[in-house]
Amino acid sequence: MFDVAAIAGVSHQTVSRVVNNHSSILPATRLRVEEAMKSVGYRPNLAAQSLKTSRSKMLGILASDTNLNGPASAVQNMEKAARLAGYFVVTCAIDAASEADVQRGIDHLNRLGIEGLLVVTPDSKTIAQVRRSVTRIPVVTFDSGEQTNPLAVSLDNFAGGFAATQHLIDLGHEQILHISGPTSWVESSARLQGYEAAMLQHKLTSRVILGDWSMESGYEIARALNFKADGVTAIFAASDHIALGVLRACHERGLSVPGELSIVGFDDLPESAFCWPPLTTIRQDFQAIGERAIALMLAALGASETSVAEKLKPELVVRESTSVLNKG
Amino acid sequence: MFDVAAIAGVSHQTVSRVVNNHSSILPATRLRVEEAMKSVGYRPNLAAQSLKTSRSKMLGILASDTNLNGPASAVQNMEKAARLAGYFVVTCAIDAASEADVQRGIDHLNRLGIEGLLVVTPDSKTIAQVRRSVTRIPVVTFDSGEQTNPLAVSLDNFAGGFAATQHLIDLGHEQILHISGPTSWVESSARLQGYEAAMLQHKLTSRVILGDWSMESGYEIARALNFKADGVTAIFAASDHIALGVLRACHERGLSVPGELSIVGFDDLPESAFCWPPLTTIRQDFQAIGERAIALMLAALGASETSVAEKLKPELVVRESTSVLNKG
DNA sequence: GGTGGCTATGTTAACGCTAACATTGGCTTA
DNA sequence: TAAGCCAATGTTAGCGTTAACATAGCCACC
Repeated sequence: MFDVAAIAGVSHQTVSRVVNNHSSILPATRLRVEEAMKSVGYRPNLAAQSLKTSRSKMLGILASDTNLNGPASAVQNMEKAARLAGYFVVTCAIDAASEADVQRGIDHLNRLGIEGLLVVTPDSKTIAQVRRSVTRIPVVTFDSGEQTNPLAVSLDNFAGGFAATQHLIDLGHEQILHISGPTSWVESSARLQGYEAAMLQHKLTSRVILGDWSMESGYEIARALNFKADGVTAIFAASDHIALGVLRACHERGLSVPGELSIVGFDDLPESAFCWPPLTTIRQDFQAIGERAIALMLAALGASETSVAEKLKPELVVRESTSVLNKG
Repeated sequence: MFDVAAIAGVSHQTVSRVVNNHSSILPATRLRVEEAMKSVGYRPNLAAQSLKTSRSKMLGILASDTNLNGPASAVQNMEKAARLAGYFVVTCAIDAASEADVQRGIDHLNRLGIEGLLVVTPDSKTIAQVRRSVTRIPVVTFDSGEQTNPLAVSLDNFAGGFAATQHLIDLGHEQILHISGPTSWVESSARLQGYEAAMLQHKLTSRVILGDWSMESGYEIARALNFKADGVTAIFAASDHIALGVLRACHERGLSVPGELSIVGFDDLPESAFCWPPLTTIRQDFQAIGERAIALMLAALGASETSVAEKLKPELVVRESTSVLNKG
């Protein structure tokens, strides 16, 4: 920095002002300094800036299941949005099931001096734990239920569950089974509530089996079921993975989809469009989710306007795994 | 830090020594300082440490396609391994197809003062570009071809391609088509070479169609093909995604898999075990890959022993999409 | 034409930490 | 017992930056 100052014939402080876009710099001076910076390849030292300003320009992301498409896309889009705003993103993968692991993750990110924390996990217990133990800095989470915290990106999983169920009802189905995710996940209960609301509205009887998001669980549940005896003609699975498991069980048993059983998933995995038959599902816009999360964070950090926090509505994607009920 | 020193009745430098595990500290003193640290919740300031030592304890990851399972798993495992070694990881998603975007990513990470860079992309052009423009710090990449750089995690995609093809040959197939990935990807050409070597060894004629990794490309290619007229009885697809696309086309056309066509993929996506029929494929160990990458990096940073760099061998997973050739 | 106020820049001191050197005191050794 | 040494701790300075205050030069206005 002093080198740059010497070359441009100004003081180091003037260089600092140019770097920070101060207003009271003569355009000619600014130009001279910028050229000097270019000529020596000067880069401001972030550590020194952090030390002095005690603002690290870093955001932490505490994320579970980052190998799955949904969280991975959300994280990726967060990183891009954060970078655009001049922030760095440090990701920390956690096992949401382990309280100790979550705490280790928090400690790790705290050491860095992050200015804000984004929690990418749908496990409500983990969210509560993080909110309890991180109070010094803003924490942005995801919320699918009642919006209790202004720093939560609100995903309307209720609407998604409702739309999926409504779609099946519109096709004439009445015996609609829901295979849900684990109860501690907010997503899971919101989707379930959407399903129940739609069923109730049409005076149909809810039927729910508890799954765990995985393909294995969908597969095992579908194998154990006797659709014909039970009269079930359609399934709304809480995730595409569950739906794929169900689909495989149907193939094994020679049950025709959608002829004898209609299936709706949730997530719109890339693979869901290419399985057989292509899966009707509910799509979430992960780019919007990531950007919304960063917008909330920036607002909390005072770096931008507070954005309006409307719930993000997922979208029904109709493919070939659902069809009009075949009476008979 | 001075607070801690005052409480423990020592100088700040002694506190620093305790933090850095210096040898010449009396156990009693160490204990006193540690208690003082705990009592005020002291955390060393990383920015100050970086500034003083000019070592940031940060690693950068430049990654493309982070929403896909493979790269996402690799990145996740790298992060875990790095954390274990006391390093922080800053991820930066890039579009490997855009040279400018890659450069922006490099600049972004450079600003942070990262100590090392990991490049998670299979695009050989991008790898070359990064190696050209980042010389000040160690760069770890992935390499599937001839191992030209000691700082490359060596994945034996050749062996994978060979094993996949050999498996089909063992089942009696002779007309085996390979749908490859884009030519600029190292993975792609290594898998292709493995295929060709296996075919050659059995005096069979290679047949290759160029795909682009995606399900769409697999689908379109399979739709355009007339398997029966061509006599093709088996396909080795360069990725599970391509294989899934092919599978869908087969379903649409009523072509039985594996009865009329055997299919082998590559990657072992979680979904591949649950499509119909479950896909025979080649599995890569992403945890090992991530750990290996960090081990190489630590060695390059002088923080650990240089590890032996044997090629990581992928593994054939036989499922139901392949079967003995049905002569007739 | 001096006082006031502005604009553009310079000077100084810290941010929290660690390397290098300085100090202390107890112990050995001739 | 004095010289020497080592082990344990203290003191000082500076890493690269920015905030706060200081200064210099200019214009306007009564």
